[in-house]
Amino acid sequence: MKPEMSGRAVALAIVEDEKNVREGLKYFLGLDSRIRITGAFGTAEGLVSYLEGGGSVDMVLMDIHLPGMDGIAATRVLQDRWPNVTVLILTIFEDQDAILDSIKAGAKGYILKNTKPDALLEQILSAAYEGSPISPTVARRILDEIRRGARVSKAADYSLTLRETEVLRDIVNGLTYRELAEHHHIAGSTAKKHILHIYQKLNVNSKAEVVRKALEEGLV
Amino acid sequence: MKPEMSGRAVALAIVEDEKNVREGLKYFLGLDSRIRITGAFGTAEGLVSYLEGGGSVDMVLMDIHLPGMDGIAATRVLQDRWPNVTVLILTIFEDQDAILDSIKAGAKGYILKNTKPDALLEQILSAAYEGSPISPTVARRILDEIRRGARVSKAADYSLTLRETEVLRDIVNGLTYRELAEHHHIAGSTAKKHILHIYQKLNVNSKAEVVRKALEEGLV
DNA sequence: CCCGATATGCACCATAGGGTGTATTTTTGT
DNA sequence: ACAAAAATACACCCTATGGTGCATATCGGG
Repeated sequence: MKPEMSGRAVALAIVEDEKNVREGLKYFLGLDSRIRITGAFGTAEGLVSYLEGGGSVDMVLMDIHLPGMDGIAATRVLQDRWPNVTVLILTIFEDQDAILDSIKAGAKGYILKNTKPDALLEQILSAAYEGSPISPTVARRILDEIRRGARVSKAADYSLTLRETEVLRDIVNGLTYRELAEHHHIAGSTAKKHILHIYQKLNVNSKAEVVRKALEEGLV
Repeated sequence: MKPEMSGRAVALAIVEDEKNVREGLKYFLGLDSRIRITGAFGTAEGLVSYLEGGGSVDMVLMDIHLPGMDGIAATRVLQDRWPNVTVLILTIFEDQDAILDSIKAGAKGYILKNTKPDALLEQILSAAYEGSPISPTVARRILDEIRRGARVSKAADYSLTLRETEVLRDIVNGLTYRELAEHHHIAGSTAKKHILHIYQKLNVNSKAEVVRKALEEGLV
């Protein structure tokens, strides 16, 4: 991973409605010098007020089930208004939809509450340095999701060459022969050759058709 | 996680071309009583032969870069012929494509080689109990991928008229001016007019761009 | 009743695009 | 080292496309 850690501690806020859990986390995580707890809130609204009032945090440990605004909605709000804040979902629920919704809302990690305290600490720190902590059972669900989505895109192998693939991308981006030639520092006639080869391989005969095929079959 | 572990040890095979790494893993992982090393192979073909010969494994630690069949292709083969085998990719590469390809091929986990030995052990065991071990930096890439695919269809209202919408659909379907005119029983010049109007509204100036915009913004 | 939006149509022009053929240089895989 | 594949390039041809201007007819709402 990263060889060195940044000089200052990570400013961490906790949003968790159960007081015992909240205080427990605050106490335990605060023990580590690399983490500075800047707030522990019982509701997402509390955190938002804090931020609106000028408070600052690097990272938020967010529960999903909360009174008032739930953790996923809160994540969306945070990403929208304070995009530099890293949100980690910390919950006992490993419901597939909740996991995906969290991720789509912008959460950088999804940690289950049964994670051992010191592992939790590691995961929080890893999130601070560009990683995404994911509990193994959660990861399994995410991978299942990807695989499910992966089946949708049919194999679609037209064995395009490297150059042809690059040219294809440019066609999709709407470049003309000339622009394409300049982009690749080749003659317009060559660009054209590549395009015609692509047409043969994809069995089409116009840019419009190529763009459609490329987008629909995920060739780009 | 799971409260109890199954009675017998996990039968683990290692596929890794570098002898030192292979032997190191074999030695270290073999120390734990919950794991039984049933084979360490320098090539994927070696593992396949072993399985064809009646050998049995629960889990495979698979390198990606291998002489002969690479780890991803091998994963595909294993999933196809021995679907009960859990494949974990273990590699130094965190290339986005390789990660996604592995997952789509059926790998249950993607662990980076810089993972500390005891963490590796933990991840292997977690995979044995329905989890999916994913290194944090790898998880980040996967989440990015999900988010990218999660883009909601932005409203995108260009106030196209009825006719223009029909024409747009035909453009996406690759019709030429002439075909389009015939399809709607109008003059080619009229078809063209509609198209030019569409270009103005969508702020583009070629069919290729229109097709892309229409598909990406769900105008059709 | 008039205006604006929609739909229709034609003319003219310059350029981009599609199709075919040929040929040389590089890369790549035995 | 040799053959196949890929990438490069030019010529020629005709059509499709995009851009602009102008014009007519219809319809709905103010």
